[in-house]
Amino acid sequence: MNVMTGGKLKLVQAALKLATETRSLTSLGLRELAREAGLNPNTFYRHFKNLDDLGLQVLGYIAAEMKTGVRQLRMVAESSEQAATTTVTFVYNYFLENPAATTVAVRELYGSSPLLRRALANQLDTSAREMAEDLMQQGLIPRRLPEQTVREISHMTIRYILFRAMDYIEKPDQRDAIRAETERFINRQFRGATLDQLSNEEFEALTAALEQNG
Amino acid sequence: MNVMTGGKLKLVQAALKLATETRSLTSLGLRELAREAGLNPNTFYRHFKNLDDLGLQVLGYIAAEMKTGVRQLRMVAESSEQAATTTVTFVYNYFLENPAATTVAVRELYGSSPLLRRALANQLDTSAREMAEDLMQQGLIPRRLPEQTVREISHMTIRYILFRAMDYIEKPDQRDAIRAETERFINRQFRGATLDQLSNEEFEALTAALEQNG
DNA sequence: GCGTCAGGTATACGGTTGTATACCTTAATG
DNA sequence: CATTAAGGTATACAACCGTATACCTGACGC
Repeated sequence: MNVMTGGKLKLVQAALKLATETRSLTSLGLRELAREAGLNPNTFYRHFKNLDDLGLQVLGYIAAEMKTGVRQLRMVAESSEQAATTTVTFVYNYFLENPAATTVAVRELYGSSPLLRRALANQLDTSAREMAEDLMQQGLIPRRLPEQTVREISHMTIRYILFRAMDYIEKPDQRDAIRAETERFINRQFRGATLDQLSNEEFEALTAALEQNG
Repeated sequence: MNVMTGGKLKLVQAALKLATETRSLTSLGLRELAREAGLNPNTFYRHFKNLDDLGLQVLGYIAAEMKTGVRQLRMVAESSEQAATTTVTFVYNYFLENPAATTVAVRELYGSSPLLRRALANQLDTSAREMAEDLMQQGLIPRRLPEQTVREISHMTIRYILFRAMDYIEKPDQRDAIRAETERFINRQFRGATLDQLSNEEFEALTAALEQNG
């Protein structure tokens, strides 16, 4: 039912390509799309009501692509031991294999179309919730962290990785550094969160003790 | 010399307004700008070579605005005691008072113009460096954190706050929550970083001990 | 075998766009 | 006072845009 074929698929893929290479999704032209897809301009109206409609359907296409990617990702993560490193690697690899979708998501998350923004934010929230579930199920997280804290950190991390993925895609020579930096980010968030209840004095006492014990 | 007056200023402000309300900076039209500014379309060419040139000058205008804002910010921060909370508050207030510039910055940081992206990234790097200097000077940071770690966290934080500022601007009822969340973000990063050298075993031993001592 | 309908095409129209050229006003400069 | 330059305007043009209407083709159900 929602599998796209023929001209419609061509138009959506053309939109992804053009949105990545030249402009934002919301500023694409109908004739421009048809030209890229090798179709007559009016064919557009056979599949979409207007350009906003196209934007939403492109987002749906991206979401569907992402969902299969995330499912694969979860299976790999479950069969792994040191899941922090491998998870980060696989998430970035996933973005790397879907550069157009990633770019569009980044550009439209705070873009000018409220409709697209809302849809994308919901998508990210879902991903964050799933990520939090996975992390807790796998026991990757200090056990006594409140669920809400885990969700909050997952939410921040998803957004952080999404934006960082743009650099990851475009700067191959920095990929190792970006992965390492992201792991530090995650570890610091979760480790730091275990100290949430400590006052400044307690925390300073702790670090002083740590420094002594070496 | 670089103070803008008359028609040029009108055009730049029109660009900021339109980029915020309707579209991305790089997709604005020349006649659209002139209409908004109440000028003849061809007046544009008296001040700018083309639309890319306009984009760069708008960025310069934003950077100048930001610089005075940050200077005020630093003065306030120096005279304050609990600088973490007040700094976050003032940074968000600053973005709140410059919504157009903030929106443009967010949209173009990963937008389609490499020129604008590079300029914005440099601007953010400078801000991160200054933030790191300030934080270390004020002694707000666990003393033995390596300078590079402080810079890295500052870099992450600047970006995090910039994007979060979009929600801060648009959702007044969530502002308290966003500020609190940002403080947690910063505290967790810096506190977590003090534990960077600990192995997983050492860290778990630490948390177990903390749990006992209450 | 005939109607129906989805998908693709051709042509056309009014409006907008970026840009070129030429003209006008104002202020400063010699 | 004449010249020059900056800033703003008017008109014009070719290109492109979104959209409307009409036409063509093949596959399908009855």
